[in-house]
Amino acid sequence: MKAMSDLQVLPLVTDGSVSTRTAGDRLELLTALITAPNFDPLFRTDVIKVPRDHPTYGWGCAVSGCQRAQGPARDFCKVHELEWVAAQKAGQSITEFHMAAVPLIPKSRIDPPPCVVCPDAPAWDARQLCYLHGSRWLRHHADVRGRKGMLPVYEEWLAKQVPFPHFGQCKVLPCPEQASSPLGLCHRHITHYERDRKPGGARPAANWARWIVTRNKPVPIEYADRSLFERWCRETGLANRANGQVSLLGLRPLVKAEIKWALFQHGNNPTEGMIWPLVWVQYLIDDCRDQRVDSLADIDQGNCRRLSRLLLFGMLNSLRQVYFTRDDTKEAGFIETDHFGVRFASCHSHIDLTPISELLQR
DNA sequence: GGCAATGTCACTCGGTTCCA
DNA sequence: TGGAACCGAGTGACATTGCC
Repeated sequence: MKAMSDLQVLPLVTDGSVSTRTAGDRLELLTALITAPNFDPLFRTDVIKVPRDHPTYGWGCAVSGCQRAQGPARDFCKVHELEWVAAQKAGQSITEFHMAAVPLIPKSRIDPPPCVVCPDAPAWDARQLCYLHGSRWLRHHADVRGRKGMLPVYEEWLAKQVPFPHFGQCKVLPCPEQASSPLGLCHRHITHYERDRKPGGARPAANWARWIVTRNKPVPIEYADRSLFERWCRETGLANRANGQVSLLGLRPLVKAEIKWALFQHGNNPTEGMIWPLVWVQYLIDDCRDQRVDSLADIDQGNCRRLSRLLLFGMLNSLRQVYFTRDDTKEAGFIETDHFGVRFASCHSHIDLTPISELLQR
């Protein structure tokens, strides 16, 4: 039996000798299916937020009460995964392991509450402060300790703080997070921007925090090369993926609809013997965005991650059932058993007939 | 000059990615 | 799926800058 990655992916686009639904038709068709009442609204939005205990796409650690995310295609978070491996070697059963495992709190916030000072900004640290107020507190703490040799009182400091204005959505194309600074980047992308040595040299005006408080004006941003900064925002990927969130932002309409449909189909009928971890789904989306494809059928598989190719195979299968009518499949030389309401055990829904001679097919 | 805020670097450990 | 390497979040420290 061939490995999944070696399987020939049947084409969605034929050589033109067989009539199939055109690209325009395909978008109309998928849009109609996605807006239909029986389509799960969870998959309609461009930023899909999956509950951690979703039956197909669940992403929470299997240890009861553990708030961390499971590793892709794993049952547990990294810490519990290592503990389970050790427990297995020690001869422990899975039930004993579950009883003994201590639930953990994630180090990075998965679904942060609002900052206690800024109602529009997500909290960033354990004190429930946004990125800017969290940084301010840490520096204030260090300053007071360094100068006076004593620890500052948090409540006194908090009482003096004023909320910062809303900075809008992060400017990085696929990022759905709220911006954490006047630069227009979320705190993770601020770190990425600094790591990439600040392409375009974008920086808020000096002492911008005072500028906001005292002059109540928008903060001017200075650029060494604005177009370079904007290009960095377009080409940079997501910063954090294991949070049950899938971002389709920045994709072209047809491929976006195709992925929504495939996710819905797989959620309803997770056959094909495959799991689709959300992290891998996001990889495929990132590859589609990087290659600027109109459709999943246009992807250059040679330039995809291996895990993207695994999912691509499954997604193309579910789309083929929509794109090809019974007559189309006959002409193209394959059968979609789902067209007839039949699924053979341990088989995919398509059966390639091209190796069979024309005489036998008749 | 004192104080508050900013810029940047370093360290630890949990999270992410990829290979076999 | 196991394992390892790498990355990044969170935190702290220190020097510098700017306002009053």
